[in-house]
Amino acid sequence: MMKLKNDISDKAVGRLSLYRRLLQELLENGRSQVFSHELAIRAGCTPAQVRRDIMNLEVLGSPAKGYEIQKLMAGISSVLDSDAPQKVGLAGVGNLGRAILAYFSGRTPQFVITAAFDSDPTKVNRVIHGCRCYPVDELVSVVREENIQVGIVAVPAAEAQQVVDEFCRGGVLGLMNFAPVRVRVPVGVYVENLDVMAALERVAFFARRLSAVRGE
Amino acid sequence: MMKLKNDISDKAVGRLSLYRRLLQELLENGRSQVFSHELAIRAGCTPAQVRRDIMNLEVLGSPAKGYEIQKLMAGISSVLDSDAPQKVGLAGVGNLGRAILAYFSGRTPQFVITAAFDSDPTKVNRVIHGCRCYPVDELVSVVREENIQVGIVAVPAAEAQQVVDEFCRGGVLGLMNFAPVRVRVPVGVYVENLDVMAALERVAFFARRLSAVRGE
DNA sequence: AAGTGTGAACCTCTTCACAGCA
DNA sequence: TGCTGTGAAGAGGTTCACACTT
Repeated sequence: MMKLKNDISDKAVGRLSLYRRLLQELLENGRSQVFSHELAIRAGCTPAQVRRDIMNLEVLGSPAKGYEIQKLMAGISSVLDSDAPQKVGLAGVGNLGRAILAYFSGRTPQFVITAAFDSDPTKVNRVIHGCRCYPVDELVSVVREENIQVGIVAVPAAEAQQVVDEFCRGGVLGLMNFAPVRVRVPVGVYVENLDVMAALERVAFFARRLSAVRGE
Repeated sequence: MMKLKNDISDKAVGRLSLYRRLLQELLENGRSQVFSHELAIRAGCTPAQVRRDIMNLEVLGSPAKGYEIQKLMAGISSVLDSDAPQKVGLAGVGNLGRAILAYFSGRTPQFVITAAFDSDPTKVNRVIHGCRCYPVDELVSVVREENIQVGIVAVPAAEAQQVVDEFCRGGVLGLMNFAPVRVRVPVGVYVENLDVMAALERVAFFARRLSAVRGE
């Protein structure tokens, strides 16, 4: 049983994504090298954390010059990106869905939102932010035909499980779920929940606690 | 130095928020008791995890009947909620901002989005999803006057730091940041980043890896 | 002198395992 | 018998500390 080479932790992958954006910004400001402590301050973590994360890439730095930004970005891409741009399907073209479409529209070479789905007849068969909107009935067939591998769930809680089931029947490998519920998926499908309600409750809780500490 | 009673972990707070929603649903289905394994399956975690989390509340279950749902919900509320409904300010009334307004509008007694802010003159001084929209220039003063304690940042990356600075000058204790950058805040302010880009990259990465394992 | 690469310590969160109980 | 409550073990992630490099 060969051990997978890509044994990078969940959190590390998220940080690599962030580093890449920070590096892009540095590059645009004319920089070509960077030290771990510079990236750390921008990413809000420690220099040791940055160096650990870079150990996941096949990139070496030098004590004198730090890391070459181009090499770091190439290293991150070779880990995070697949060979071809990855096709993404979006279920739910409400405010959130449109925000997601606008956000990814054209800006990300590694992802293309290939198809959107909605049950509202006034939305289907229109093109929104450059993306064709299909009726949900066609979700399974479009996902299968287009070979869409990642699904984004931006529908109300009550419809989430059904949409997830259809994405899975269409053959997606991963799902990003914005609905405030937990969904069931077959083994072999990866789910990431973005629970905004829980996040806001965390903020409120820790904000209150911090202020209590300050006030004492 | 008295130890704080509320020493609950970040993740536990997020799960308590989820449990509360699941319990509400059970209650609506006529249930009055629940076992840890039932909650676990709905929350996507283990029964042991659920019981650990419940140890943070002052609620006891019985081996025969499990936990009383009403008591659990009261316990969660006494930990998560502040005495009065918490006031929240929202910066950025684009698609994402409107989705957030729609989502929290009226549905959550513990949070009220009291004020929204935008720089677009066609949006200011209108009422959107029941929330008054002010010009960003007034952010600091409105936040201060209304005693808003939590800020949501739903503006483009380039404007995020400025909006955060203003929220902090207005005196917020916590921030939820949807912009794809890390922001600097004074000590005593809690920040939660919801990095959608990083989340999508995680999904794509682990989906690809799962499928590689399956395919071998 | 200052920064990288990394073994080891540390810390946090999760799961196990079992005593106690209805 | 089957579940709760929890000490203890385990897993995972972060930080320390230092040899090595320029």
